[in-house]
Formats: sequence, structure tokens, C-alpha cells
Amino acid sequence: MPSPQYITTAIDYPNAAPHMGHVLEKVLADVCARWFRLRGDKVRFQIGTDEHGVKVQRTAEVEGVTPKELVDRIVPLYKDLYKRLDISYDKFVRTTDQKEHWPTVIELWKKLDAAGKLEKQSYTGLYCSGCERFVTKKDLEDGKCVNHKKAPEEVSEENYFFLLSQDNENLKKLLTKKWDGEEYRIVPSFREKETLSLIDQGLDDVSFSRPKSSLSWGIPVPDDDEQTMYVWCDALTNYISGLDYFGLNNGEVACHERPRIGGGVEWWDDAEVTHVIGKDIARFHALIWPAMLKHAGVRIPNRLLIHGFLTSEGEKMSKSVGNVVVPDKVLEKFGGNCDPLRFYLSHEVPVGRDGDFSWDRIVKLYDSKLRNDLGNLLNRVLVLLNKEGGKLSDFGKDPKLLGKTWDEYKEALNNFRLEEGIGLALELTTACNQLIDIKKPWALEGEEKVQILSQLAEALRHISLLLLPFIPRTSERMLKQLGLKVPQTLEGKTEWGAEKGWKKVGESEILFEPII
RNA sequence: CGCGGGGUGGAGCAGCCCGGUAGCUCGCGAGGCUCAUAACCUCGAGGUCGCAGGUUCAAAUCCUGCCCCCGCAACCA
Repeated sequence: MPSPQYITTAIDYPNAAPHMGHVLEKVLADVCARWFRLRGDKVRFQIGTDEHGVKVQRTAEVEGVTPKELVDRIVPLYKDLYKRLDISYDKFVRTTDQKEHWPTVIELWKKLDAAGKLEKQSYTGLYCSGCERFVTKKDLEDGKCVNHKKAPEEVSEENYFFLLSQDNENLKKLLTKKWDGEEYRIVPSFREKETLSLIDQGLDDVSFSRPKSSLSWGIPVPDDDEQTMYVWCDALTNYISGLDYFGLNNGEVACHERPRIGGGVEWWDDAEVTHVIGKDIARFHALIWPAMLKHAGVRIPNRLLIHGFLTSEGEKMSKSVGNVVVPDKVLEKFGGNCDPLRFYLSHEVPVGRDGDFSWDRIVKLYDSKLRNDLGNLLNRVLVLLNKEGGKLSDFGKDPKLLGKTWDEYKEALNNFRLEEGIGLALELTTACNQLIDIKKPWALEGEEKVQILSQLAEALRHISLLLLPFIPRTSERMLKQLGLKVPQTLEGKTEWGAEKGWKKVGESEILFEPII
């Protein structure tokens, strides 16, 4: 029986405009969400922004605005981009939302405190008075601050710490066997090994708060005026605050984006929970988050889906190198159509691995796969059919086009091997182009001609469905041209000739225009 | 001896877990077709599978050592 699926991405840090790394994650999660819906699961898909912290505070200072003004200006850039990428999210959480987010965070903090898992300890670090913050080895050159050319001084401050070090063994069990009957799977598996070796090196307690004097832009620690919550309790909690998990808003969490989805506890306790995140924050999601939930008496999520990073033309993206790819430019290149980019990311970046964004490659892929193979196939079949009046004949038996495609496809997507799924759609496309060349329908007449073309149209229907999670906009256009409606689920649609009432195709139009 | 990933024809990758003719995409060369978006189809050239040992009848695939590249390295989201 399908269980409800709750899928989330990491929440983005809005101190700058979104880049391709953000896009990779959202597209990955969106393909999963769309696949879950197609296979018939109830789905809730949540994204959001992590808006507190010193970086935002400082960026705002530099720009001479309040932190709130800064994030209010930048967050819409993210929301707007994801709309244009057809990211089908149901809920967007903002950590600055004092009505929807804060109460859950404060409640979780109190539960951890009540469980005796929070303790004041002194934190000693290297503090640069120029930067007005703690610095790390990375920030130093010859023991001096890169920015201010002076040695930082050792400073101690009181913080609340989350006693993670006590959970070494439990967390190890959680990832290998079970912790109180619960297990947490990490995809891909090599990340699991990495996490386990981290645990073996020993876990330290985690600083969960900062004195107000060094961090003011955040959620206040309950019952302590002098402390502000540090990122972990604030940001990670978004996954349950967006559900109003503790019922502090009487379940009245607005789900503005897609009202058909309700809020509430059933999306956590009774659902399969998947967190899609980047490899940089894997350790926090694999260790701190489950420990927090456990000690607060909340069940642990089912799996972590960890993606890699994107390089740009083979090099690490960085502002100083100036090779940061702005998603808007890519959308612009393809006339505002997000599908070439979605296709590129799904096809070129195997889930879990690092990938590369290359302009040359996205253009080549667009031309060869989308335009020449797919778009041209649809066009030639429809043009030939419409010359005969557009009527379809019996689809007969599968002329060995589909074969085991659907079985393999379902198996691949259910195991998050998305690139394999999209590859199967392309293989079917190639098979159609081969068949059309062998059968030469343009040289045939009457029923025999229509029969071949009808089978090709049927194959194209399957191709549209196979592509639906990846490039939904294109699939919808294909189905429309074929004279079909877009199905909500795949149920009853994957057999050869499943559309019994399908008698006629629509008008053909160019699917992918040449790019300038 | 910090941790992890990778090194396969010009480029980008799959194959490695479960050893047995080295595969895909792009590019290149030749041919075919003409329904179609100068698109499509077929064939071909091109590789000591990072290096060195070992196991085996047989290794890209297992084992050992080494070299090179890329991330991460603790609160830096």
C-alpha cells in the first residue's frame, strides 16, 4: 500500500541570489515528488529559507538595511525562481515567520531542555575583534586574520550545548541496525560509510546558542534573555514547523501554495519522510537532527537523499573566479522554458554524485536529445498521421518498443536512480526513430500506414509519461499534441494501448525551437 | 599513515559490488533515406581501462603498494 510521502529540501540561506547549486537540489526533489504523485502516493513537498544568523546580520549592516529588510528582498528571488522552474512545492517555510515557525522551534528547545540534553558550557575560540566574530583556521594566514592582518585572541563565552557526544553508539546503531526500532537510510550508500567513520572519530557536543551580543538576529532562547539560538535548532526544525507538528497553531499552518494539501502531524508520524540535502550538510542531518528528534520524543525520518555539488565548466564555482552560473541566464537562453535545464540536471548529474554545468554541453544536449531526437520524432509522426486525417487505428501488440521499460523505470525511480529513468525514455525515443526508418511509413498506403503510425503515436504517449517527472511542461505539450489529457497518476496508463478511447491525434507544433 | 570521491578512445560518462569478446553520448569520416525541426537511420576510424606487482585458465572488474585530480576536515548554513 502506498504511504504518504513527505519530502523536503534544505532551506536556502538568502544572503545572496540563488545559484545553480540551489537549483540542482530543488529539481532533484521535485522529480522525486512528481514521481511519488504519479505512482499514486499522497505527497507533501516542502522547501523554504533559513534567514537568521550572523551572515545575514552582517550583510544587512554592510548594505545599511535591517536584516528583515534584506531577507524580505532576497527571499522572493528564490520563490520566484522555483516557480519558474516548475518546482511543485506545497509549502514554503521562512524561519523568520514568528507565527508559523518560531513556536515549534521554541517548543522543541524546551523538550530538549526538559530531557536534560541542553547544558551551558563555555565555548573557547579564536575571536577577531576586526571581524567581530569567531574565526576558524581557514580564515587565518600565518596565524593572522586574512581581512585584518592581526592575530585573533582566545575568547571564551557561555553557550548552550546539545549533548550529542552521549549519542555516539545510538547514532551508529541508527545507521547500521536500529535505534529503538527506528532506522535511517542514507542514499547514496557511500555517504553512509562516510558518516559512520565520522561517528567513529567521536562526536562532540554541539553549540546550540550564542550570546545575544554576538548574534542578535535569531530566535531568542526561552527563559534566557542573554542567548540567541544558533542555526541548528532553528533551521533543522523547519521540517516539522511547516507541519505545525506540535499543534501550536491548531493545525492552521497555511499551505498557500497548493491548498489541496493539509498540514498536520499525519505528514510526519504516518508518512515516509525524505530529506533532500547537499553533501555539505549531510553530517548535521545524519547526526544532530535525528538525535534532537529522538530526545524530543519525535520519530526519526526515513531517509536522507544526499546530492553532490555542481562545478562550472569543470571548476569549482566561486565568486572570485567569477564562474558562478546564474539560473536566470539559463532560463533566458531557452526562452524561459525550464525544461532544458531540468533535463540537463537530471540527465547529466547522477543522483549523489558531483556534476558539472557547461554551456557547451547543455546546448549540445538540447539540440541532439530534445530537439533532434524527441521533438523531431513527435513532429514527423504527427505530420504523417495528420496527412491521413489524424485518425488512429488499433494499436495492436507492442512491436517490441516498450518491452520491460516500465518495470525498469519504476525500479530505477523507486531507488532514486533518476538518471537511469530518464535514460529509458531516451532509449525508447531512439527505438522509435529506428523503427520509423525501417518501416518507412511515408512509402506506405492506407491501413498499413496508419497502423505503423498509430503504434509510433502510442510509443510517444509512453515517452511523454516517462518524461513527466523530469520535464513536465514538455510532457504536457506532447500529450496535448497527441490528443490526450495529462493523467494525475500512472494507474492504468502503462499498458500498451491503455487509452481505449483515444481515436485521433491533435495538431503538431514545434516542441523545441532552435536556440540562437 | 584524517575522511570520502575520481583517474576507461578527442570531450563527457557507464561498466567494477556478482571476474570471461570494452559500451554509451557528443565530436570526426563514409554511406543511406527524404516523412520530419539541414532533422532521422546504418557503417567506420579512434582506447596499453592512472602506474607497478599479485591471485586466476581468464581482471577495467578481486588483492597489495604507489602516483595524480577533486571535495570535506567540526559549527564556516
